[in-house]
Amino acid sequence: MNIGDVAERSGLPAKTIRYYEDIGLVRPGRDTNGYRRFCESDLHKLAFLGRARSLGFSIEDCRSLMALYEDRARTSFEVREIARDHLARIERKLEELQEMHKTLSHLVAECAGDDRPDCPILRDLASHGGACGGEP
Amino acid sequence: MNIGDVAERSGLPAKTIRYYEDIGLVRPGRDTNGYRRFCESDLHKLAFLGRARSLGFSIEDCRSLMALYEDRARTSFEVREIARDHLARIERKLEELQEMHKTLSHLVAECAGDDRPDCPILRDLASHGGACGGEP
DNA sequence: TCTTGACCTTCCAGTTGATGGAAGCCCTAT
DNA sequence: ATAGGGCTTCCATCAACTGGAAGGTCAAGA
Repeated sequence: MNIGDVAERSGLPAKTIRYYEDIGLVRPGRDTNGYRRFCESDLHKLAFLGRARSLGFSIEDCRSLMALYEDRARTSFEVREIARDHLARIERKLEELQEMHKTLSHLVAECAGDDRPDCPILRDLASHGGACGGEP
Repeated sequence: MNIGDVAERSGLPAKTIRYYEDIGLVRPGRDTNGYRRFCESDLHKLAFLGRARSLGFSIEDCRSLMALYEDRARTSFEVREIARDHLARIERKLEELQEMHKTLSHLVAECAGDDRPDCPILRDLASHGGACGGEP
């Protein structure tokens, strides 16, 4: 398979696949003309990577997960630790976004959104942390 | 005020303040020795930026919001549109993260996390044909 | 006066995970 | 022979900083 076929079958853009080779996540062979030649197991690896990335795992996590996947002596403990850490990061991010959402949705709801200059959103931005009250 | 004072009073790292000057968000004066000299209104701007960034607005949004803040002829409509767009982005991101969280927390719960190699997490990663997150 | 140490300056590089584009081979079909 | 795709490499760019090196400035203390 050439890179175009693998791109289509894995759902990853060719650019991304080249990048993954660059950083050592896959090692396709080469044809005499210099083209990358992928085998089924490369395709499988790329699908694995795509799935892991779609779950938000970092590239470094993906590297570790692939290594564990290919290591028959792995323990499910090791895998779960990576997933747990990632889950914790997701939870922190969720809380952060939920907090932003709460504040912003209140502000948007309070704002008239008309042709007048008065705006609770700008008031909020201007009033946090320090010097208030000059211009507009 | 020197940059250290402004950093302390605005809560932004000095590095970040220099960066904001670099990209034209603030324009502090200079002392004869080359040091940046900040006035109260610079500090106020930086606090505004810090607050906007903490609500997740992009730098370009911040630039627009600052411009509106300083424009007496602005309309609250313009401000609200920026905030609404940002809110929509936050909502999309939240949904995405919630989906990841759901999948991952199931997988983590199913995984024994012991010294055996069998692992539902790796099975999931390996079993999805395409790259994009979808159904099991 | 000299020195120490904190503070300031600029510039360069790296982070994450790709993505866009240019210049130029390779292959097949007409 | 030429046109068109597809493939190659390399370089630049995105966000929003952050770290560090090399060096100038300033106030205080011995």
